[in-house]
Amino acid sequence: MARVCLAGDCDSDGEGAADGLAQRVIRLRKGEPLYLLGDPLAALFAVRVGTVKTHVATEDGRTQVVGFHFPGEVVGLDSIGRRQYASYATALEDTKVCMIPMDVLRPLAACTPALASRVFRALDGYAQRTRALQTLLALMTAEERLVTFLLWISEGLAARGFSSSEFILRMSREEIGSYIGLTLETVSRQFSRLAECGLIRVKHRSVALVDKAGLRAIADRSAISPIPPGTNRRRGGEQRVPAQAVRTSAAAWATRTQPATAAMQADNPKINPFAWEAGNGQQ
Amino acid sequence: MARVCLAGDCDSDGEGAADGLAQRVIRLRKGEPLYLLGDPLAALFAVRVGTVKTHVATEDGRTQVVGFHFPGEVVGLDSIGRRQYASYATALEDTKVCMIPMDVLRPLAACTPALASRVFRALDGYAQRTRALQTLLALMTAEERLVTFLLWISEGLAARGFSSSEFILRMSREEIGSYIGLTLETVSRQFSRLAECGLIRVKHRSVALVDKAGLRAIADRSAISPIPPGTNRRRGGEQRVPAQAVRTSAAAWATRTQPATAAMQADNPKINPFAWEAGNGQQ
DNA sequence: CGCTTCTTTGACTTTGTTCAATACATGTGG
DNA sequence: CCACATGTATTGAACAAAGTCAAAGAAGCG
Repeated sequence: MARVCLAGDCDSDGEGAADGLAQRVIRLRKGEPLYLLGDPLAALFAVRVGTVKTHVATEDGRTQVVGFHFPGEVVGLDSIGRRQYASYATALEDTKVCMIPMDVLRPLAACTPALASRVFRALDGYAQRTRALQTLLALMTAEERLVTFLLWISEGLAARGFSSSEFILRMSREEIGSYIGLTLETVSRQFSRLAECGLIRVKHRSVALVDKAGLRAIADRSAISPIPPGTNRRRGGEQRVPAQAVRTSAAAWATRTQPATAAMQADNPKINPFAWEAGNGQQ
Repeated sequence: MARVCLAGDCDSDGEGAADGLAQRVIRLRKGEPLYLLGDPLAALFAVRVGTVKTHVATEDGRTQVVGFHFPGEVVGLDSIGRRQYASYATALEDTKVCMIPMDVLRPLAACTPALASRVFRALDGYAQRTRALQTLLALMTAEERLVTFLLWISEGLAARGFSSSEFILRMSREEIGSYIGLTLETVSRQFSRLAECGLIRVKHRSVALVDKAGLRAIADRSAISPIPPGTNRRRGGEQRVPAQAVRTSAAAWATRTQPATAAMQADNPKINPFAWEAGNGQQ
């Protein structure tokens, strides 16, 4: 909560300039746009309080929420490297964001390695989150999608120090559905169904996760697993002999200069779209 | 095709060191893994010839292709910023890649701004592609997905100087389906259906795009459009008054230091997962 | 040349969508 | 402060789209 505005702990390089990043605080009321798709990319925005959604629309009027952004997170990363915003950003409730002008960020990042790496990690985090969504959308059932979504929200809240088992959703059923690739009716039905099973309690937008273990069991069915070798069970799939050699040689590069580093590697951490930037970034 | 191995046109900084990035060429036969999920992140790989898929698997055995990688593209970007590979990488056909060891890339990028920015753009490109997939998976029908996929392939080939209207797919129906969130049967049926309509010709893995305009019309239905203000048609949705002020002030930042730049902005380019890195990156 | 894998196609089932009606909150104005 | 209006949520029934199961035909590979 304190680590807001990208420059939060940038004092490591004692610049002071980095703190100047947050040029200005902007207040948005519920439903107000922060920027529109196609607007010149003038700034990134760090959410201070409130919630922002980023979204796009298709030619024929379908709509797609591409991201929800909670306090501590940066809005606009999906447009970095472009000249114009690639999505709309709209406040879901009364919200305060601080503006990080690109004209300040760019030159400053160019001469401040710590800041550059911070931006880099933020972008990497964005990519990770989007990929988690990719798998959610490609191979989860409606139930798994909603459960996974709820757990993401829950973990995001926990990372920010709030109750992770009882919370109020800031977005409508339609927005949830749009985000996880379902219709609002299906979302609503899944909510009811989970409540029937005693896994959660729902009353409109307030949700209580009653049986977290049960929920996690559902989500874990579709969780990415490091165990099986992958798709190809073809006969040729076992031609791993030379591959072994390749991997060994690749690994050799890692070991050559920093053998200790290789040893103290942790497990693959789970990706959570809503807990990424709030925590100190698990890398 | 010539611009391979990340350092392709890095001679701008005359380092020479950048060209040393491609430490080693690795040959893979069809079906061979390049790396496994969980392996220590030792290197990125640039595809020289052939095709690589990156993929993951869930606890209960479902499989998901998260990316196809063609000549000129980098494999492993989804794992940058982590200590271990976040997916499997497997050759779809006999393939040559060159290895870019992280131990070389990291320090070199740290002191070579041109290279750092190159890596940054590659990561940005990866994020863009993943987001294009996100919308594909969330709101396209089976037909739109396959058509969009085919057009991506086609444009990717065109960007690399090959025929964009006739080509041979390197991946199976199952792999296509896994990538675009469908079963292999549905993919096959959609192929047949498109052929029936005279939009394409298919014979197993060789595809000819007969009526590109027709195909594009299908894909455009679900193409992202900058026109409508977005989701919220709520009464409060028109509270754009202060937002206008916000946007104006945000835009002012852009104009302040580089007014000319703002003026020569191009349209939002289309995102194409398979033409991104081959072309010189549309930004 | 024979085996395996991949692709196509058919019949049927499941899942989620669509259309529609009702109920629930919230916030606004009388 | 209450009543009404509006957007939001729930639920039902019919429908459509894609998934599953199954079998047969075509390519590729050893």
